[in-house]
Amino acid sequence: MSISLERFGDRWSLLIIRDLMVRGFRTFKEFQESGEGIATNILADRLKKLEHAGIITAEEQHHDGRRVNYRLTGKGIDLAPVLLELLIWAARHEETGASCAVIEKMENNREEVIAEVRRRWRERDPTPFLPSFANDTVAHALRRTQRQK
Amino acid sequence: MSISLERFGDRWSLLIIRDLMVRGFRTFKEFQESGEGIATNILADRLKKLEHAGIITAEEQHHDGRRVNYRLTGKGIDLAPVLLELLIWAARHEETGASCAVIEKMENNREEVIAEVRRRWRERDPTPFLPSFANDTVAHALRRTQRQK
DNA sequence: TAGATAGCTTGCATTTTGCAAGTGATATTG
DNA sequence: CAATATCACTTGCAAAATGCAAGCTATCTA
Repeated sequence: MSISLERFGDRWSLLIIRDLMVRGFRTFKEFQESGEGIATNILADRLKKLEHAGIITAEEQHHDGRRVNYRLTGKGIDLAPVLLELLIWAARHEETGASCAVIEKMENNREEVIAEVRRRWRERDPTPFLPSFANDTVAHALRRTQRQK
Repeated sequence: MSISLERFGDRWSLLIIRDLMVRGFRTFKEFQESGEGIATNILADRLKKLEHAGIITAEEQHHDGRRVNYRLTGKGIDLAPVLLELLIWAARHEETGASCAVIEKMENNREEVIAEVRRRWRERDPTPFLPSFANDTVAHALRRTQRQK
């Protein structure tokens, strides 16, 4: 487990992973402007390290040579359960602005939530699962998930 | 979730929490000598911050005024699912020395494993659940868990 | 009462981070 | 097709965090 912390035991790496996983981020610019306030040199460094660790990939967009598309690998998407548990913990014990009802739903539907996250990843569905971690949107995403069941 | 990372988004905090949770650590000295190589000033700082965040408590031992007993709070023990998922992820994707069979058992018995961790915490059972994250010991702990079911 | 022990502090060098500005390669616009 | 804009980074430097060794204080033990 201590090896995990060498991979993303800092303030930013897990946020990057989360944004790739549930907010639909793909590009350097999106991270830069996400409002989380990561400095560009640190962002570049973390992306490089995560890529090196096999958690994300970086590939050029063919129709725009400037753009680089970042994407989670299988190893990266496998962190979904960790992030979900972290989200549940934070919602229960810290002020997060997430509604209790929503979190309760998430807790009772872990498998489905994770399956949906994986599905979107597999199909390269860029729709943010949790656009900004705002309450209503979470509820929305969750309703979709449950309908599909 | 980003608030979680303010709490333990560094190389050491989660290791401290893990050692309290599954290795039976109680005292400053145990952390200091655990071989993980945390500097004493950093250790003191992290213990203070975790206490301030309500994740651990520090209380004097009454029969030895030098000793301080650190212990997870309810909020702290609620991180068990996060740590378990992290452990599973690390075992699957990084070289951890944990045997596949053991991890598979853990994956298939999440609830029981967590229940056992909680039980030990509640009853202040100091037996390390995973003495050194060595394979056989994990297997052992797990067999106990399953027998109790 | 003289160590020994536990839990920290302190001082200082090294490393990591944050901030602002700049660079180079593409893409778009006039 | 030249000027400008955009994107993904670098670079330089100041500030903060970390690591290391030593020391300090309050117990406890022989």
